[in-house]
Amino acid sequence: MAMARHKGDHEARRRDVSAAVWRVLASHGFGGLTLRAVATEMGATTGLLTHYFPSKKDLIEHALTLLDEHRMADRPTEFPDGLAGLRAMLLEILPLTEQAVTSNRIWVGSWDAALANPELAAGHAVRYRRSRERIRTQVVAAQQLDELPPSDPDDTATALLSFVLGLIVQTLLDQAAFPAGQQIRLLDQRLAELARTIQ
Amino acid sequence: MAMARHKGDHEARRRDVSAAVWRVLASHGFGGLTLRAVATEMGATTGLLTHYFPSKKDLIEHALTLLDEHRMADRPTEFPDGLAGLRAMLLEILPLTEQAVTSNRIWVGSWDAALANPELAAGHAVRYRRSRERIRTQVVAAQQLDELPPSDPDDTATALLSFVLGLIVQTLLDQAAFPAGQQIRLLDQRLAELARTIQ
DNA sequence: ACATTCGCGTAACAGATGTTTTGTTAATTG
DNA sequence: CAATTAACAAAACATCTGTTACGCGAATGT
Repeated sequence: MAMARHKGDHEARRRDVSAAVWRVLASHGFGGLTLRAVATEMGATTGLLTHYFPSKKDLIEHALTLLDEHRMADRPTEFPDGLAGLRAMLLEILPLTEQAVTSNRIWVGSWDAALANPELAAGHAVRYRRSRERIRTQVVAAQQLDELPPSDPDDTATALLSFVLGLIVQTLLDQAAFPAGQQIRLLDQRLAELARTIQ
Repeated sequence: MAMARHKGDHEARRRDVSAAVWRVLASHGFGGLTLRAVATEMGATTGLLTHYFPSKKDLIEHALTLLDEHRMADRPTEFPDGLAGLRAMLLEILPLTEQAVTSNRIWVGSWDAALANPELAAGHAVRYRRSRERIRTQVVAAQQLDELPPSDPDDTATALLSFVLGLIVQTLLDQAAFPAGQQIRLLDQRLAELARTIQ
């Protein structure tokens, strides 16, 4: 059958493939990620995939790298200083939109593979260390503005990331119980509690 | 080669098999769980496995059910009322010991499969709902003892389970950064913050 | 107009995987 | 002590996996 030829540039096509990888990961998890599944997901064959990616590992790596960049690009680089900025930053992480649900579902799913592969685990360790660092910066700023009482910002950042990650997990496993409004309410309560704590 | 026959009862053997499943899950994750891997892990063949379990799904289900029971059996059924009991309950969940690391690693790894299978997800939803309920009971008790200020116990329980789950994830992915002492310190800080919050 | 390269479907391939079948040995039963 | 059955190993099986080889039409350059 004569297929329509996409003269478009190489890189755009690789992005299409990666998008298909995301959709398969989101619906079938890492356990269900096969070349055939990705191919049928985008209405193509494995021949196309191997034309753009030499191996499955390359395919996954590129898709995850792109997902990470995508996520970074979607959210503001700079948040306003202080508590409001901290709140905005944490809201960006939570699965509040369909998009965010999908991307979080992929990251949660990647933990199994990461825990079985030290190399992947190291990558995740770096990633979450960076998250903590970014949260820490906002905590310090809020403290300097007297919006938060003094505390060890490292511990506070770790505690906040823990809270957010745990809420993500509970939400994904029981989305009906944690609609967006509920998640936001819980986060606001958490931040209010932080602000009202006696030192 | 003439193998030693285990005349032992059927159920004990199924427990042996499940234990082998745990070890494979702990070291290779769900992605690396194959009948061959389980068989060699216990020095047997796939023939033994299929003799005790009709299919792989049955094998996994039984192993996870047993792991859940096992975990419940290991920890006290009753915790003392109040803040100390709440603390003890949450400490039981954290990956403080090698055993707890292993079991938590399996649970975190199961999330990928659960998110791809509504049936498994439903099981997890029930499980974590139960966890919240048990935490909630302790929160209420602590409030009645005036060890915690009044608050919506449902929200507080959810927030606490979120915190613990998120801390588990961060710990497993970067165990060097979160030794047992650090986890306990963070939890104690979290509980102290809860106790010191102005209503 | 012709040669070359690109894009991608087709299909073959070897290895792994879950399942089924078969055979063998040790316990159990009558 | 024969007969049956439980407890496995061994191997065959079909299916699925990632990878590779191949072919063909369309675009592109000359």
